[in-house]
Amino acid sequence: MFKKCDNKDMNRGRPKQFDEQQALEAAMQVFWEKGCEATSCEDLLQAMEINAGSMYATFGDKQTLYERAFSHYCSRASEQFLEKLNGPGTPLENIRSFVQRLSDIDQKGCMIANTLIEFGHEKSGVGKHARRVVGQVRKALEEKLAAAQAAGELAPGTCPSSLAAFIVNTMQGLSVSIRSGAGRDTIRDVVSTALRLLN
Amino acid sequence: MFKKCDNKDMNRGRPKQFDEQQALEAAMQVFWEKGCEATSCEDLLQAMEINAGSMYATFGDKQTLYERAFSHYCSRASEQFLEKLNGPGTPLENIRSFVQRLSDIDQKGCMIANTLIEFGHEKSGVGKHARRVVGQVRKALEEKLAAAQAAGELAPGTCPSSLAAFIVNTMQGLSVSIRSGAGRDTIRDVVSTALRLLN
DNA sequence: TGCATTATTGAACAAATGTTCAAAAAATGC
DNA sequence: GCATTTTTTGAACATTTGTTCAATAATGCA
Repeated sequence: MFKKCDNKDMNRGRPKQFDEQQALEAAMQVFWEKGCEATSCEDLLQAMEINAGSMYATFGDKQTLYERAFSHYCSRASEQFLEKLNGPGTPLENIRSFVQRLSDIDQKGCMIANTLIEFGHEKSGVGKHARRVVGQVRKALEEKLAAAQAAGELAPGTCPSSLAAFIVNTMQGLSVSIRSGAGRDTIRDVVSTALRLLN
Repeated sequence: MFKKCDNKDMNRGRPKQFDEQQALEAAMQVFWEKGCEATSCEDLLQAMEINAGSMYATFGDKQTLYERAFSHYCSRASEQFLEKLNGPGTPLENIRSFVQRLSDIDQKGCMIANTLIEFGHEKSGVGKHARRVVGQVRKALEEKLAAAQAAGELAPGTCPSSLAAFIVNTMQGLSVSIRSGAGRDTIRDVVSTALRLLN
């Protein structure tokens, strides 16, 4: 039940010669860019600048490392999502701000969408994790949309749940579009068209 | 310059013991379901019910077979796209009918979107092919939208090009959504929300 | 009936890929 | 300085996967 750091022998043995967080970040970038399957262990080791043994000892196998890299991405992305969504403005302003920011999507797409594409069909593991995260985003959007509606910012006829699903769908579409070479102007066109539903 | 069928020896040699089109269709189904990389040759051979030699002799290597399967899919999909888009109704009715039909998307998603996801970044080959097809769909939509606008069915302020890009983006998003377990009701919600932009 | 041609079969091959492991190295505590 | 612990290193291993090939089978033609 004691962690290494609680033990007086915490500093015994040869110390790690690389920064774990830095290595994880490097792995995440490669996975984000190429997906899990298409990334070879050689790719990873090169990016992380460590050897196979160190990687396996620290992160477990490739799949486990992908999951850690994905979690790493999610915690950062979730922060940014919620930051926009719970901003200082009115509910509708926040949602518009959230959607507007979708045009800043990275060239590599959204790693959550990428993970959904690769593992979304899997019953458990990282696929399930990705579905849960997307569900959380959808729910947060839905609640904010309901709040906007209650505040009279959104037409009473519109359905918050459908609109939330729609926005999530647009995010996923953008991930495919940008990765398949759509220009920034096209991305902006898509986003501004979607924004027209938020009046 | 002579094809086999032009030669009087067209029937020489042992005849093929399988139907080429049928085998191609089977390969397409597997590729559509699992993507190119994730489909092993063993998967293909089992689905096509032939042996490695026959496959290589008839279709070339795996990548070439994928391209043929993709073309096979495209020619069928294009037909259906254009059929809806050039239907008997007014321009806007046709576009709405087109978008409405997106909710009938297969559980495996749209193979064009799937191909974009896997190969969209590639400079040539099947990735380029997929981008071209998507570009054609986008263009056809744009033209029809412009026609609808000219006919006074669409508000003069809306931009056909942006709206076309938006619809394509929605298609791609749906392919991700359905493949990652979204229910039919969610799909319909997304489509009906998108349809609200077509008034 | 033989000959030429094409298709089938399944074993074999080569390369890539994920993973493990034994030996060496670097630190600490006694 | 020695024992202990942990990390590093890179070669080795096992498996999978895409592909080829030589032997065999089936057809048409002379």
